[in-house]
Amino acid sequence: MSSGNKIIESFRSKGYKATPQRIAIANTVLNSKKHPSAETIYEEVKQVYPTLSMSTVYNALHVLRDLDLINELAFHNNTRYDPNTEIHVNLVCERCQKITDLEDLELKEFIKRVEKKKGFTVTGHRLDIYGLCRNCMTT
Amino acid sequence: MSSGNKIIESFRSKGYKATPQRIAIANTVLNSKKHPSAETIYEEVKQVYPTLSMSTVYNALHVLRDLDLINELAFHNNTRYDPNTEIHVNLVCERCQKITDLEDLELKEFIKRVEKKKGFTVTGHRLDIYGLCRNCMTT
DNA sequence: GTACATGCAAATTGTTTGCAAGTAT
DNA sequence: ATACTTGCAAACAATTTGCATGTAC
Repeated sequence: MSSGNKIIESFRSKGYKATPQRIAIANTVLNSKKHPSAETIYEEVKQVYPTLSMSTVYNALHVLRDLDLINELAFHNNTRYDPNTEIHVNLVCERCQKITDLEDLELKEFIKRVEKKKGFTVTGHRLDIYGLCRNCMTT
Repeated sequence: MSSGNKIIESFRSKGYKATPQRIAIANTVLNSKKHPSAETIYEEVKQVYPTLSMSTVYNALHVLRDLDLINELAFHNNTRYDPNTEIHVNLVCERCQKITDLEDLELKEFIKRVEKKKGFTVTGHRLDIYGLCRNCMTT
């Protein structure tokens, strides 16, 4: 699988070893649209590697963050991991907990303008809007 | 002091008692531009009320959040409290840890547009841009 | 062969909880 | 008078760390 090879190369590019657990964790989080928590990733990958431990999950997630392949979204009770590192907004539904990505060209220009005007060198972002999604609002 | 009375009234409006500790904590966080942590608030208010405990600080902060007077910004190792509940961006310097608020009319319109277009009912927000502030970049 | 990763258990830390004594209204 | 708050200590939960064993390269 070519996407698998890409991940392996990413790991090696910074001297990280491409272990089976790490690859599985990477595939799980990078292919997920659900912004999973460490616990969720652990439960999923544990089905393939039953001896998997949380420290391995956290280790892998830190590696992926170092490779700029994911963003960490700290909430009050846990952290969720977002494989979309492009500038975008997270629409966070406070009822169903679903997080929907929203990319927007205007927003990217806004951030570029801030960078210029404020002399602020941007290295990352976290743009959350909290509320109720359409589905939760009407049901 | 009239601002003190406003806070007292806010507390009472929802049935919370206006205790001296609570008022001091409220004044500290609401007048701060530094987006302080619970620890920082504790250290400051402890100078006036030496028996102050962290649980009282957290209790007061939760009350202020319930009154919509502050926003909680969860980071990986602690939470910082923002007395600016208007729509704005936090410019977070990863070197000096300073957080600067940035209000912008265009941004408010952007969020209104999202609300309409996505059918998403907005109740809160958290807009962080991470990087290096001008001062840290040049020194 | 060697440096790095895994997985277990123990430690850490920010935050929350339980409760007896104190206080605001 | 009474319901709420304080402050202490204990509990909690997400994450991190230490270390012996195992594995990628």
